[in-house]
Amino acid sequence: MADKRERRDGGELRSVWLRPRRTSKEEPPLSLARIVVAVIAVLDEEGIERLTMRRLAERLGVMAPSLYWHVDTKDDLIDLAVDAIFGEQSPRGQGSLHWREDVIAVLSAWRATLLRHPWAAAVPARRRPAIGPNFLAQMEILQATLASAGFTGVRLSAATWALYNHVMGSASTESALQITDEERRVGQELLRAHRDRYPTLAAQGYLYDDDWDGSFTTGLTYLLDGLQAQLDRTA
Amino acid sequence: MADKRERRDGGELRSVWLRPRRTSKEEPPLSLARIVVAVIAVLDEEGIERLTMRRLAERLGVMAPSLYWHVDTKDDLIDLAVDAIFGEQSPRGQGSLHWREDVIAVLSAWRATLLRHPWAAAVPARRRPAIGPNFLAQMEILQATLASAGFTGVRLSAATWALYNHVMGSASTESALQITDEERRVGQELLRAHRDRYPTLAAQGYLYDDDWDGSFTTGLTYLLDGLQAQLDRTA
DNA sequence: GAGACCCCCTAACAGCGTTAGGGATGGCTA
DNA sequence: TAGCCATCCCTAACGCTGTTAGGGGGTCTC
Repeated sequence: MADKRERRDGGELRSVWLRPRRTSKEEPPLSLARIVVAVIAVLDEEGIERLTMRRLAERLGVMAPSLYWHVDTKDDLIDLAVDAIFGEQSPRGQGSLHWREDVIAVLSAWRATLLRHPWAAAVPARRRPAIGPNFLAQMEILQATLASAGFTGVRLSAATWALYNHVMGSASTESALQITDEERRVGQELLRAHRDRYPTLAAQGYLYDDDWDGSFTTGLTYLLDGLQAQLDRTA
Repeated sequence: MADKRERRDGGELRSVWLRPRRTSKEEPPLSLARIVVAVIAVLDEEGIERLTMRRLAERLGVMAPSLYWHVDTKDDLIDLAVDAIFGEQSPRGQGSLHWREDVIAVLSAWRATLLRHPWAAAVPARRRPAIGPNFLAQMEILQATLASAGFTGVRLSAATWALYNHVMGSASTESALQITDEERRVGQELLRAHRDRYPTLAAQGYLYDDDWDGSFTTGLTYLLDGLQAQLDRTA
């Protein structure tokens, strides 16, 4: 009883005996794998700007600085999380008859993953190159499919990046532009109010789509048609 | 002289008379326009993660909270900056004979702007819809060009977003993946070391391009070919 | 039994965005 | 001319952030 000390946080009294002991809580110890799972959970449930070391630590039944034993920096956590979700889809390669269907299959799985974790699409655009093994594996599948279709050299590179930008871009655009019906209404009114300045946008009636899947698929068709044309040209 | 008071910052002595008077420094007063210029300067020179209210205020010869008289939040500053740079290019519309050249002209100017301000491309992917007047004006030009080419309805929408994602995506990819020769060398070694897992990437020799302009142009060609095919189909 | 290593802890730092509220200035009104 | 009100910048401080310093208990090795 004489051991009680005053702590500055809230001025409440806490004794050593009342301090929560981790061992008594049956929490398993930390590990990189457990941490990454928790990071993804926080990102999925609360969004990227709510991911903090302390919140993450709390979810793991641990104090924030403990995380730094397993990880150098918070950015590492996000890199790990991004790579982890790219590992969710099974890395199957070319199975179909035509390269076109293979590309569609690969990118659709890719897109589904990105929409399942809406925070993910915007990350690679902001950071140094993603070189996690799962991400590289996906790139390998995509590029291998294109290579087997006949692309080589700079044309292979351009085709890869064009498709990459299409999936990542459309997913991040879609995630960022999730707006309520009310916001959409306000936006349309804004456009109509300035219909002299934005006649086409106002006539189209909306700028922010509501059929993102359709836009993705149609856009992908354009891209694939263009790629096919390239193949026909060189063949 | 008796007026000297001790301040807590550094414990140094500062008197009212020595306090810097803004009027004596000939600094013009704040204005939204001056602030936005300063924001862009900080972003260009120091990058987005170095943009802080205090640093920005210092550049303006002002204390940080003063900014909140002109602006509600830091995000507003970034929104304003993004829209401002989209106003740099003159909003000229269709001038050429063929829609294809018009699209190329619009997107090239767009791309040049984004590369001049490498922080900008990644921003719209992260936030709520950009509805600044300059941004909308660019979208209007792009969509009007496509509409005049014959696109309507969902196909117009898909075409717009596909081109949008291509410019934004390639610019942000390029900006994020600016790596040194050393890093590129390390990356290539990493790929070669795991060439069993990534045979195509390893054979290609590099994942992160060094000819971004070429990739952009070639990718755009693919897209435009696909769009042309769509027009031919419906015509 | 000693020592080394692993792994989590407490405490604290500097920096962040933002708010509360004070006070000087300048133009408008009585 | 006196008072008032809006404008616009200031000081002070809040709670939160990522991160570091350093302590100490547990376990495994010799």
